[in-house]
Amino acid sequence: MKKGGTHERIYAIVRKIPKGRVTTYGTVARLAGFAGQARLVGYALSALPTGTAVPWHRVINAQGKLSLEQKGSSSGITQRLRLEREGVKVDAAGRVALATFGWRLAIGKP
DNA sequence: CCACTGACGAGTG
DNA sequence: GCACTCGCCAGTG
Repeated sequence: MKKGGTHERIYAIVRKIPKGRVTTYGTVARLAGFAGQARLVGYALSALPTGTAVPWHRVINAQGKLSLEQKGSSSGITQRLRLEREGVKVDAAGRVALATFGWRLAIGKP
């Protein structure tokens, strides 16, 4: 046990995100011990290989939008699909209501 | 070693 | 709401 994998630390937090909920890069960074380094989370997820057991699709930006979709990445479609499949409603502009689905930010109120 | 790029966030105008 | 700037870390050539 050693290995101070910056990325591994982030993956550990992302894996804790419950299904049907989303969180922001900044929150993940904070919980991982990298407060203020939201970018690291993005970089770590970008290095994530395909077929990983990490629910990266549950991580969005502080604006409540899907960064991938905003960028126009083809992977953005996958993220949106997976979220909606878990019960997360995604706006036409690729925006999610953090007030409802935000993990650790607000208790979902159906 | 230097320069550039990249899944962000907060502040400013 | 949008455009621009700065800070921070990792990978590549």
